[in-house]
Amino acid sequence: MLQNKNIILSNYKNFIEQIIEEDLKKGYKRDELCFRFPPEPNGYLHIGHVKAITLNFELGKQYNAPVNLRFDDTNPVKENSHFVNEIKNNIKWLGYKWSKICYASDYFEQLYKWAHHLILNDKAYIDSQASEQIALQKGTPTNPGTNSPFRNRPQEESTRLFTEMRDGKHKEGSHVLRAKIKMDSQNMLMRDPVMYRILYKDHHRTGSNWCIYPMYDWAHGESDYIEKISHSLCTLEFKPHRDLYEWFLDQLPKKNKKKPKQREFARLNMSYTVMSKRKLSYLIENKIVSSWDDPRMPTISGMIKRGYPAQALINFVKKAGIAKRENTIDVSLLEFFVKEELNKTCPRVMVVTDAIKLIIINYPEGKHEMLEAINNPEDEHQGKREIVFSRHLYIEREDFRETANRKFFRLAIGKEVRLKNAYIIKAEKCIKNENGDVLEVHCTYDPKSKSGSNSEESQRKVKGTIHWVDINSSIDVKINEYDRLFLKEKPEENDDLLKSINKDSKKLIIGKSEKFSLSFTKGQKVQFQRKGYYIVDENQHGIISFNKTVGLRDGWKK
RNA sequence: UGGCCCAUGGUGUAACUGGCAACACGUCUGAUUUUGGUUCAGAAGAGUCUAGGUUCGAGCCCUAGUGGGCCAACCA
Repeated sequence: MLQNKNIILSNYKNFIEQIIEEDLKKGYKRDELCFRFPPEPNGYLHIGHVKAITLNFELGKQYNAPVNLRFDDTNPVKENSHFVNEIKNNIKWLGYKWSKICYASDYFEQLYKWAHHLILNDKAYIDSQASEQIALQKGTPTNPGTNSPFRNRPQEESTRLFTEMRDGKHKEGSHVLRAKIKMDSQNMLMRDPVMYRILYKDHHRTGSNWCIYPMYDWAHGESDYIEKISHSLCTLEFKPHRDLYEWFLDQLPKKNKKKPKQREFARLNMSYTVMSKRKLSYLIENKIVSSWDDPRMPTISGMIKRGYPAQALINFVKKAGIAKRENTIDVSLLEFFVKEELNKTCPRVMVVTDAIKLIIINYPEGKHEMLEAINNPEDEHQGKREIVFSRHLYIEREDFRETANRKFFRLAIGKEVRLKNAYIIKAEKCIKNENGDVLEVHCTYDPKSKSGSNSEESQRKVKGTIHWVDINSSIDVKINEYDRLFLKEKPEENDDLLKSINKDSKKLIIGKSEKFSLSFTKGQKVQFQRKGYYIVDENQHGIISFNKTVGLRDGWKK
């Protein structure tokens, strides 16, 4: 069995693994390790999330530790159960199994009690100012903030107000619960951050039970603590939150539990791609793509429809590695892993995407014969199939030229080429319309050169081999040809996204395919020989449509 | 006028904690090939942002500078 040498990862440890190893040496027990993947169910997962998913779940495998899937659902305004389901399905599709499924909303009651505990300990207070006012008092990174006039509100009063807030006795925006930390901290997040706000909004799980909701910082570390997460991994922009994360943990009633450790790694960026939720939804709103699962989207759902194999995504993010520096990985690396996976597994099929007629003038009219074709030269278990050959065929328009230079290996007048799995032919003449477009090519074939026969002629080498289909037995197939969505390598840099959009990223064409395509069911990934990889998008009532996954490497220098 | 993080071939990640910079993608040769695919063999390409310092020795340590990122949502 050939092992993929790219997957044999060397035994170096990334900096997260090094931290874990270090902790293990310092007394952390292996069975105390626990990880989590904590998405907010407010949108679709994308390739960036695959990095976080793979990081956590592979760590779980490596250390035989549990990995929880936890929905960070503290903002009912944006979240819903549709996203929850989509996220679950995406993770399953990647092949990972979570140990527990959790929701921050499961902890609302506990969080609420702990919040009272903070108030009692003079670590939190109810602020009754407008949000604009609070923002103003925050100061700036270079100027300290100022204390709220409510900062020294008596504990009893804060306790009463907080209880009333929870009981629905106050309007949205009238009060918030704030942590009492330090208004002149260098870290903006430590300037008395908001812990709770009033929101009269139904929650996808708790319904109308609550009208106050905890903020991220107050909920996240505490959720980690409750689930006994040992290492809480997130992306770099959360680095400044670490101080707060630890401060909150320190305020909890003492228990004999270890504090989870937040550590940050760089998010994944990809060339010719945007990743932010805002920009992705912009593409949808402006009808540049059809939806979150449009095959051109970098979402997992999009990539599924595009035909990217799960293993390719995982190999890709593993190879991209875990580090702390800003990066933009070339999409070609992703495409490499996609092609690598597909090459091993896909059956080959001959499909002509831009057809011209080829007439074999010395092949009898009305006759046809069956030829044999290997389904996948990389995997003999996929067997063989039969294809129809006759006098009237289709070939690819770009595979014929009247005259050819030395670099053109394909069909030209007076030149020979092999028809894949069939005979060697020689072009004699072509017929054109008044515009000069080639309508049909007339050629002769060499009957002794038939593929697979043992004659010397069948072994004859010619420079080129082209694909073809028999006109009479061919079927029409719909093909969505996809190209990259952006022309610019770093579309994120341009605020005007529209300017960098590739207007031709999707083209619908009708191709001519051998009958083999009829046997493919939805989701089947195939290679159109000499063209690229495609996935069956639909196959109903004999109407079959494909999405292009990625093209084959093209070594031809024109 | 602030704080924190980062800086290695075109891209991404390494360099066993100081010992003549490696791997993958990409690029370029050549071989094989009934896919200009795959496979195989090989090559070019960085002297590690800059300037100092410590050291027999620095990509790794120290100092300063430069460049980039993040931080002022009742978002996560």
